[in-house]
Amino acid sequence: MTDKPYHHGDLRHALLLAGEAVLAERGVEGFSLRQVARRAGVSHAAPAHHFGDSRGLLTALAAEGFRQFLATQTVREASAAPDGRSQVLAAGLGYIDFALSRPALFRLLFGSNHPNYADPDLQAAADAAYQHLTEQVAAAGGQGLADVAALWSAAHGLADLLTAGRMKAVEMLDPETRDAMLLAVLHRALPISRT
Amino acid sequence: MTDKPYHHGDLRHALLLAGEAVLAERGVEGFSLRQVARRAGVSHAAPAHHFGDSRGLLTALAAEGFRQFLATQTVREASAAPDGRSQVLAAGLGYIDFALSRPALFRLLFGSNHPNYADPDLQAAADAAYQHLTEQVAAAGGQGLADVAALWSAAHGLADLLTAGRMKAVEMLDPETRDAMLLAVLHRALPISRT
DNA sequence: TGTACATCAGTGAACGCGCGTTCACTGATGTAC
DNA sequence: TGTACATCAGTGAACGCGCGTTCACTGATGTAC
Repeated sequence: MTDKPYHHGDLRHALLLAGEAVLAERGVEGFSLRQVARRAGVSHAAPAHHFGDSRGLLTALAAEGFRQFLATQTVREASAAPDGRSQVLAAGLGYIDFALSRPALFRLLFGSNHPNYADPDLQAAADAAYQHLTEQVAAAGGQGLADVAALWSAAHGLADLLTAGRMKAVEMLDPETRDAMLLAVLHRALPISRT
Repeated sequence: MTDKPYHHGDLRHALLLAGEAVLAERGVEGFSLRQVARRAGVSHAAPAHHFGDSRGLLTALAAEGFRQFLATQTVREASAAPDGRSQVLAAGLGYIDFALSRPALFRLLFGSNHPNYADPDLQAAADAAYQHLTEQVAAAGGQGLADVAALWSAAHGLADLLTAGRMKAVEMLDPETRDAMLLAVLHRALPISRT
């Protein structure tokens, strides 16, 4: 409690945290720089020094978001069997984990055009996530676009419907049953016919 | 060209049309009653007589949207073979047709909490759409929640990723190849193992 | 070690804008008799 | 058939609000010598 020094020290980082909190509370729709500044305890003109405008902040949030999205998948993969099919299923569950634990960020990544996708950092982060997906599908025996699209849309469809609260019947299951259900759905989207 | 009578005649309907246009142009995020009124050529306070506030208008738009969503599916079904599996695949393609032809409305239906889902009319329209899906899956041999979830998330995942511009590789295909690709993905989500 | 100066990070007042909401109003339509 | 009146649909001015943006400023930090 050092009684507010004039310089914040790590305002950039603090603004990213505040930004995600505002995103979670008000959605992309209600997102404003002034809100973020207020939450970070800083004057409303301060963020401009770090991000320019609100698009700049959302772009940085999205880049960071894609990295964490990928990280969530690799966490799941680490505790799964090492064969390709188990790994890609784990990635799919990680995809859904991320969406459920940070729905607002998930929607920013996949449902918003506000971030500037011409930004190299964001582009790199997004590309890394997409590439991971295709590699995992290939490692599980996938051959072409259809195999990638099948796995991706299954995971994404579940993630989006669940975070939007549209799939009540699945949401209401107890955790284990629900995970089994998600796995069953992802399983059908695997490249090779199920055993 | 009757030189603007004082009373509009069918302002309610005109506002719904203007509302969807504004939705398409600015998204749910930039949606405002004043914009809609302007586009309908009417004073900004006029919509209140018909819809109360912007939530009311979005609710009416969503209800109408769900009915048209269902209609788009039945159109596809009408020109498909009558067996259950062909029918449910057609419904899936119709699901995607709707999303691609009216992306803003699609996002309002499945990605927004702005409409008031306690509204009986909206609730009925949404329920009808959900029920149609489950019936079609059952008619194709589906047995439980997993079969519904599989088909639904495949169709929804494709629709959402395509309208968000995230699945460039599929978007760039020529129409026939693309439709074949979509069918191949939906096919895996069918209840009974593929032939 | 000290001093001068440039640069950087954050402040706070001011501006113009579009928004939702309210309100007294007016023009048009329908109904009672 | 005509008249009076209630009701309805739409107008336009006014308000307060939060927003993004600009700008002169101030406090802190780093660097040259």
